[in-house]
Amino acid sequence: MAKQAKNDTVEKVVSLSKRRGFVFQSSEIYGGLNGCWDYGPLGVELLKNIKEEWWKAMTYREDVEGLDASILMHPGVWKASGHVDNFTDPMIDCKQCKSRYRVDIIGDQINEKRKKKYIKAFEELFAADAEQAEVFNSLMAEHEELDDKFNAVLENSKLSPLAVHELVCPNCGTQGQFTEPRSFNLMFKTFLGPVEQEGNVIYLRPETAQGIFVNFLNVQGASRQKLPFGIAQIGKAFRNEINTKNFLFRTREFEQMEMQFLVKPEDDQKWYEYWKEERLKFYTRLGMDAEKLRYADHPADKLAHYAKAATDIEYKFPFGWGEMEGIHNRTDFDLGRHQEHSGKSMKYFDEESREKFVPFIIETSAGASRSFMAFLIDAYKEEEVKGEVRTVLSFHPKLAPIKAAILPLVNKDGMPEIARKIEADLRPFMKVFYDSKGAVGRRYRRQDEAGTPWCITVDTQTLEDNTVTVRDRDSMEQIRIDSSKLLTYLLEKMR
RNA sequence: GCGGGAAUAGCUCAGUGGUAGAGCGCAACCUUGCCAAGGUUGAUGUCGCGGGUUCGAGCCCCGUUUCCCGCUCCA
Repeated sequence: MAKQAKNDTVEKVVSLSKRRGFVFQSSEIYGGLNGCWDYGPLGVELLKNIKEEWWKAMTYREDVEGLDASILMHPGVWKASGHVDNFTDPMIDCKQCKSRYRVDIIGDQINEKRKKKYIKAFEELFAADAEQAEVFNSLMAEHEELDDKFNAVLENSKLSPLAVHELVCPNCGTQGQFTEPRSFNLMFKTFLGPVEQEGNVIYLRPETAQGIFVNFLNVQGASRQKLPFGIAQIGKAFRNEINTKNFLFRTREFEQMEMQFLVKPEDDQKWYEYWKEERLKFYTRLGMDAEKLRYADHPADKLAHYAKAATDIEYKFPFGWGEMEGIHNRTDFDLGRHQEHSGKSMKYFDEESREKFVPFIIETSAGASRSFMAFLIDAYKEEEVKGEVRTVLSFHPKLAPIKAAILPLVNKDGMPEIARKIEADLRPFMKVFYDSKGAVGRRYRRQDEAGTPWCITVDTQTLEDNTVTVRDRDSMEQIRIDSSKLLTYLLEKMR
């Protein structure tokens, strides 16, 4: 078991992350905090670079504006969005075999014949109590399909606790051993102001999107944008997940990079396709292995209540395919809900058609923390060099935490002074690192592990003709270049 | 949330009830002549945390926290 874990890429990356200062466990000296992580010196640079590239890819366009909304929002926002009522997982556990099911999904695992039996059993069960019988009968009248009838009972808070005791566990076959359904609202709660009472409850946002929706008309008015246009935002979001998992993949605090693109209803499909393609390119353009990327379209019958079409961009993590970004056609659902709940018009006036309507929204919602992990794992390489293992992080130069290391070949003969001068010349333009300790080969390897794309070495020939060598991280090959042309050369390579 | 495993120096790990260890890394100085390989010296430990058993616990027992794996889950 220990050996297996040792060979696991995640394990190695976690270890490297700590050793080199990418990611530390939160509150480590107090024993850590479940699923919370801190970004160290190199990590924060990588994360910042990812966010910066995303920000440029979005807001440098003429049809996308930026926004940074507050994490705390009016509780009405979360009523309108459906998070207060729906952002929960009602679940039941089989006491016998410890299997856990989501109440609204367990139906999928029970066949039709059995469901009919259950409906009959429910009827007898609830007949004993007048109030329950009434609820039950109205649910039966309300729904046509067997599946709907069955699910309606399980999702009804009055009936469900009794009904689950009739169920047989699909895993172990034991009947009546289910716990009562328990709901978990995944939003973190806190209180606004000093008084901790029900009326002062507010939530940490579980997604950044709502900040964009409620500001749609503010942004449109201020920027004088016309449809179609987008609003981009990067920020932290919080979900009180039941369990965290896989390093940075599932955490309770995470960072999103979201862009909501507002379109005319009739153009929705066109823009959905456009952004689907565009967003995948973002990752390959920054060097991510195309073979480890794929779309996972949501089947039509599994779409969330707000979406008309949805796909995930998935990365092949060592533990399997995992979502990095979601692209959704959210229709006019969100703006419509806010219009309804706030009583304020969310309509856009189209000059051409002289019509007022609620725009449709194509959402691109990327996880900054998840992308960070994907870029880190994707860059991680171990190579055999002369019987030894060379560990390299092959980041795209735009993402690399340190762009160049400046190394005097030996720490004497005036080489350090020249190297320091080069360092000072480059520093205003990029993050560089000076190192003169120990053998130069070791210093190269150290930079490989940090993902630094170029090592600039001052050697004997520099003393004569002012040229330096530039070593490429991936090929380990060196070219010689006049030190006065170094800055131009590196800036060109970084574009 | 359930089941399994793990936790000792920055990292990888040894240490089976009696003095806290190794390799690598790190720091300083010396040495250097292009891919982690020289020398000298040095610093770094609440042995995850809390309790218990014991004359004595890193080691045994109970609890707990965190991480990893597998389930489960991811409006």
